Amino acid sequence: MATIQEVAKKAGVSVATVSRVLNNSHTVKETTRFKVEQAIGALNYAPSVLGRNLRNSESRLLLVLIPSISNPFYTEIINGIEDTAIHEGYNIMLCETDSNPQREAIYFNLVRNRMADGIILMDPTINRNNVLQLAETHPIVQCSEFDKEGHISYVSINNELAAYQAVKHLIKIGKRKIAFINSDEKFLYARERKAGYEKAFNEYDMSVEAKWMYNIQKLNFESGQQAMRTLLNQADRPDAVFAVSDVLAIGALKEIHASGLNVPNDIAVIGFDKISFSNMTYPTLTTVSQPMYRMGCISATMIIKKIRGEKVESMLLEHELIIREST
Amino acid sequence: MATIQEVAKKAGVSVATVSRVLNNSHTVKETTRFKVEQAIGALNYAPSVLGRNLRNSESRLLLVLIPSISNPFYTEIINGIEDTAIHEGYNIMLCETDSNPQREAIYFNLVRNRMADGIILMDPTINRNNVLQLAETHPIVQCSEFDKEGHISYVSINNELAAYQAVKHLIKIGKRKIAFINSDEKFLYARERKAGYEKAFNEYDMSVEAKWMYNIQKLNFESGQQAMRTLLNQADRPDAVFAVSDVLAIGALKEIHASGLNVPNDIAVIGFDKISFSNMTYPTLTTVSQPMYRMGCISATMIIKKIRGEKVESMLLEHELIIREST
DNA sequence: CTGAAAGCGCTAACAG
DNA sequence: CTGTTAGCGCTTTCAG
Repeated sequence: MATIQEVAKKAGVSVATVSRVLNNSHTVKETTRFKVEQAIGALNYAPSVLGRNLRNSESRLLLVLIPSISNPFYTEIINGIEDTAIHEGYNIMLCETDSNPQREAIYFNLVRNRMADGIILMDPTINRNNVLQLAETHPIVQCSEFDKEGHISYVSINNELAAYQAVKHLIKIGKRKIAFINSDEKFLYARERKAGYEKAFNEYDMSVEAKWMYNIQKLNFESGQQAMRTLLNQADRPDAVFAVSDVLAIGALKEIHASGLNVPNDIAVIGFDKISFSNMTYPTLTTVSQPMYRMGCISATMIIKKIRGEKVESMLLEHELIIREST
Repeated sequence: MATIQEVAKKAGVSVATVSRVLNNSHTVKETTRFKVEQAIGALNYAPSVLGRNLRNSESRLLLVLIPSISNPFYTEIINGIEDTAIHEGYNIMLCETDSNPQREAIYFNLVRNRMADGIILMDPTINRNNVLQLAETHPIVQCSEFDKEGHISYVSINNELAAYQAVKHLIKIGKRKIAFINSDEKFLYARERKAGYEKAFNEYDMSVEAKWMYNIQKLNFESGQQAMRTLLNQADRPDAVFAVSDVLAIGALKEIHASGLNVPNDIAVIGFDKISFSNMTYPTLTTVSQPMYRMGCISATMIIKKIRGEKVESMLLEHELIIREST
């Protein structure tokens, strides 16, 4: 591997000049630039970003922390982040926390160690204090999940309103016994969507029944199936289900089907996220769409601004109820 | 941000000693180590990986190049890569090529620029020559897709055999008019699975018909639907479909359903990959399982060995036919 | 327009 | 067991 020294020697100029060519400074004579470019080509030289990073004390790397890469909800966001990052000359380091505090601690150190210039965080439930403390000294933005009390910038949607509208839709099509498959309520979105669910109930003078609430542990298809199984085994069966994630709703759909009941006549189902699978189920799934890709773009833009020391504003984006066959 | 100098001064030792403590060298007196650790704590010091990287000329970053993050097949592999990488003290930079040569060029430079120590490549179809040339001087391994003629290490499965077994299974349950939804044949797996398909046909003296072959452009649900629509519109309708990806098979399933036909009686469907969603479709999808997670682990181990200068052997792992309701 | 030289933060010989 | 010192490869003043 050639170094800038060798290029300089070969071109018969100083390293400073080579550096200027590399960073296309406009103060280089055309003939000199040409000589340098010849030397670079001849030596097949590529500048070491290691030296540059140390000198500039930056890594041009964005740390993206997600709970799980298997959830299509996040992959769409990542697409947005990556496109924006590349465009701004950054690359992303994608890391899965699995909601594991130890892993998160390792990743947080990456920014303290200057391996990453900033963090886009999608799972701030672990070590709330660590996050707040890190945010004092390092650029962090939150995407989707965020800390309401903290002062860390975020981009998300109005979860309470979205859930309220979803449940209201179920009520309007004549359902009254609406079950709720929720995530662990350590997640903000879980608490907010629950609030939306309750708000709709209150509005129609319906009482929220504990027997129709189910909290899952792990966000995957099997949890949705398991939840639905429990719900179906009750004497007083629900006539609709609102799940906080399409992944759960799809599991529920499968289970209802397996038990010989009809969707939406016996039980209507509504999910959340509008992942691409949700249009491939039988029947197709009614859901709430979030602008995932845009959330990704915006969070990338925000973190880059923060890294540059600019001020940024938190944002709540629009969601949309997508009515399909399951309701 | 404190530097190693400040820690040394505060602890009343030299930077060398601080460095020794940092890298837990055993040649430091206990009392000295204690002093240093006190200073580190007091200054809230975290070593800059920038300086270390330059000094050691390594980045401890693995570049992972995938065609698309939206395909669950890859996300499982990534899980394996990440777990192994972390365990070995590496982090991963995940980048989506979208089979775009320009993007790939950018990413390849990341390793030439020493931003990454090695590459795990899952999409070697673009710029075959560039890949081979880069492999001359930099650590690369191929995962899933690989270049048969090249001499770059890889981990994959026996695609021809797997496809042969899948098609044979369809023949055994009485199907004869077996359609084939394939990817672009620039992909090795597409060519190999086609060979397996043809081999099964030959063995049963069935003739391979052009009208039952369909090549998709983009690997997503819609392509599967589109392919199936075309296949169904023919006078002589197939009685089975083999799709090279679960994503395509699921799209096909949906389309068959929409046209009022029954799976598997009218048309049997078989996919490939055993993504978790394949068990949530109606009916559940027969498929070929690949050890995705293990492929990820192995490719990470391989690339790290290569980075260390050790020799590595290419591997073909076992696959398995998973028979479910769709056949 | 170009060169000399300092220094980013760290590790590892080498000497003591 | 510890300190001194020389760089790793680059960018950026400051002079000229």
